Amino acid sequence: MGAGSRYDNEVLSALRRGDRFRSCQEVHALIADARGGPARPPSLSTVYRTLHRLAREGEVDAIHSEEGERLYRRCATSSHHHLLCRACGRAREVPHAREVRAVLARVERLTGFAELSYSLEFSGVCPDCD
Amino acid sequence: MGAGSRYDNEVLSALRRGDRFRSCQEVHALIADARGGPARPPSLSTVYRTLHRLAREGEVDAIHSEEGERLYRRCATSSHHHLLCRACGRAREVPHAREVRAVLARVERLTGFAELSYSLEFSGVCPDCD
DNA sequence: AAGGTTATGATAACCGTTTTCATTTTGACA
DNA sequence: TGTCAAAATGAAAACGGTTATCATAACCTT
Ligand SMILES: [Mn+2]
Ligand SMILES: [Mn+2]
Ligand SMILES: [Zn+2]
Ligand SMILES: [Zn+2]
Repeated sequence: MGAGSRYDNEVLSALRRGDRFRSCQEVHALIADARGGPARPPSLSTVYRTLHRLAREGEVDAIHSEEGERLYRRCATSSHHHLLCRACGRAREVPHAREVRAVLARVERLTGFAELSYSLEFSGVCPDCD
Repeated sequence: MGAGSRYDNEVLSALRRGDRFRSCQEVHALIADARGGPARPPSLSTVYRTLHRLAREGEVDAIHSEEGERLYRRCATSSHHHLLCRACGRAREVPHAREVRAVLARVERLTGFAELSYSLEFSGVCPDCD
């Protein structure tokens, strides 16, 4: 199966450093940093390709920043929402909100739309930044 | 007051043509189309500037498409969510979901985050496309 | 080791958006 | 109504993130 990249592990472990969504270029820089020695890091192209594939495969979550940049994060497999600190950027996962089920049913009934899906994201100021 | 542009009306009326979020370039083309004659349409720069300002002033809603493009729409003033048809792109407003209040309170209690805000968007297949 | 397949790196192309700046338009006021 | 400063506009360049291209390198499989 897997048409995996030789850098999957380094990309994923860069994403695990710190609780935040990271851009492709940040991931690239993190990998370069993690290599103290003369070892050559993957090219930016490869990091773009790897993140793109990992997102398609569902290994990482992807969102768009307010500025349109694409950000990635390694997340739990269970259904969850994201909560981002507007001050420091830290991200938390919060458990799926059951209430959404009723809202979806109502929207479906009200509008006649089918195959409804949704996206629910939170932001706030984390305890450290407050 | 307003540091308004001379094209505000044309931009807003372009946004009112059809129930969909539109990109800046689409708005620009719509304005050009709406002028049959030899009248010169505003430049793309001006449309970008005008939409940017209208969004800041709250006159129009802005979202990011899945591809990162910025899309604008003239919306009702009351609190609402968006429901987009994945097939034809049509957008509807659905009334604010009261259940969100309880979810926010729970997330706040659970995480210690303050000043919570959220975004809740829906998509589906509209009756015409179904 | 040979040959075909896939991944990689360097670079250019892409594309939506913002910046720049010279020019035009506007509006306040004499 | 003429004057002039302030604001808006258009054209073009710059920007920044992302994708496409393509020659080279690494990787199998036999
Ligand atoms: Mn997630
Ligand atoms: Mn709206
Ligand atoms: Zn914080
Ligand atoms: Zn539809």
